Amino acid sequence: MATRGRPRAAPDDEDSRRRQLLRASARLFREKGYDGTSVRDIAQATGLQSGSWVYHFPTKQDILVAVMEEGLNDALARIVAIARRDLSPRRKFEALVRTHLDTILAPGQDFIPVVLYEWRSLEPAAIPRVTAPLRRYEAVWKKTIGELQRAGDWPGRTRIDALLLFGALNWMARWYSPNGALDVDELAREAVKFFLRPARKVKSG
Amino acid sequence: MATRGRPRAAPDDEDSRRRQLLRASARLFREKGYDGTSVRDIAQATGLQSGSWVYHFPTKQDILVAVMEEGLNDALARIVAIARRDLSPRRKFEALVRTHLDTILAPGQDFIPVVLYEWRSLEPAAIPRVTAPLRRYEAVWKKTIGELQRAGDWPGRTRIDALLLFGALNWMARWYSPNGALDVDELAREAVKFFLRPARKVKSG
DNA sequence: GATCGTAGATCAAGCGCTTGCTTGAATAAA
DNA sequence: TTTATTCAAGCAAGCGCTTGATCTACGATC
Repeated sequence: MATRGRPRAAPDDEDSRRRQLLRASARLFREKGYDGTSVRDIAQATGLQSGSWVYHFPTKQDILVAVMEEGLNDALARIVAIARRDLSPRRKFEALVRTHLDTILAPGQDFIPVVLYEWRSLEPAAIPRVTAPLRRYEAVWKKTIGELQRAGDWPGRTRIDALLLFGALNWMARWYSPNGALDVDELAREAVKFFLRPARKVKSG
Repeated sequence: MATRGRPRAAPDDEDSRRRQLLRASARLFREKGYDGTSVRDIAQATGLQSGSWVYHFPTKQDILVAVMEEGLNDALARIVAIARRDLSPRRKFEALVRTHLDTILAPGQDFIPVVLYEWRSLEPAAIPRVTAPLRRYEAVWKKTIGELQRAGDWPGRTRIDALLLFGALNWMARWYSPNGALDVDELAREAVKFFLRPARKVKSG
């Protein structure tokens, strides 16, 4: 039934077996956890026999690392593009929140939730490969929060501002349902309203 | 080596085998996850042979449910006691945050982190037994947030206030280290400062 | 331009180990 | 003597991964 023999797609093609395996693994790791997902589950979701995945990845752990690494690099590219735009701190923050929530909540976006919630299953040797892009991701946010503070738009100013913000946003991946009352855009607006001081009127009255 | 035969302690005694198993399981579930913890790990941590735990719990799943249920009931009792005290909304909120963080972060407090992060491993039939006390836990918070809003101490006021708050607080269980720069008391103060409007001066100037 | 050789990709089977849990006997307190 | 509790051994199923054969697309060859 399945196609045997040579590949039709280049290794980075969206339809390559490698990418199919990563997408299926990300979804399964998110739904059932790394330990709760067997390599047979992954093979079946990709239409392969139980041992055929080893041709593309040496071990199951390498699949996990690849899911996290590639997911983080994609997410990082998205927010770096925003940070480079010439926007006011408020607008930049709005765009970051919107994009972050899309990266976490939109359908098929399973890679970053795996980073957030399967961290524990990483073997020690692989941790630096994930923390490196993660730190750069956080740095983009901290720079923008700093701009907001200088502009007087950020309330509170504690020693754990960024961590509280990440917690509030990332927690949504636990309870958000696409069928719920609020969609991702509305959630982003509500979150911005919660975290920023009310916008001052511009040339009003 | 281990004591054979009859028990010395009543079933609710802190040193009963049942409680030993629950404490060891909570710690292991937190550290390695439910799927990553074998019943042999639990037995070894309690000083038993690999099959002896079944005398106290029918299945491994029942251990997980007991950890979550008893942890939630304890936590619920703690914050209900606070809610009953005659305190201003601000003081009540401060006490709730302090107690919640203690329940999540203090040494040996592994039960609620298991609730928060091993939710997925619950079999469907057991979910209501956990959601019931959880809803009552949330209700205590929502009542206090409502009081803060009416007193004008709560900024923002969105449709997801409580969820953003829980996310920010519960996320600490991911990154908090008892050796870090901030202890639980300081974290609680920082969080309160972040979430509440600055206190108005009382009879100052 | 049909034929062949090669390398890429997969199958089908299964190996050694770990898993959750069972079994039947043994022990000790009441 | 009875009952509560644990041991020591092991079973069936599932685990990550290996193995050797098989098949297909494609480039070089005659």
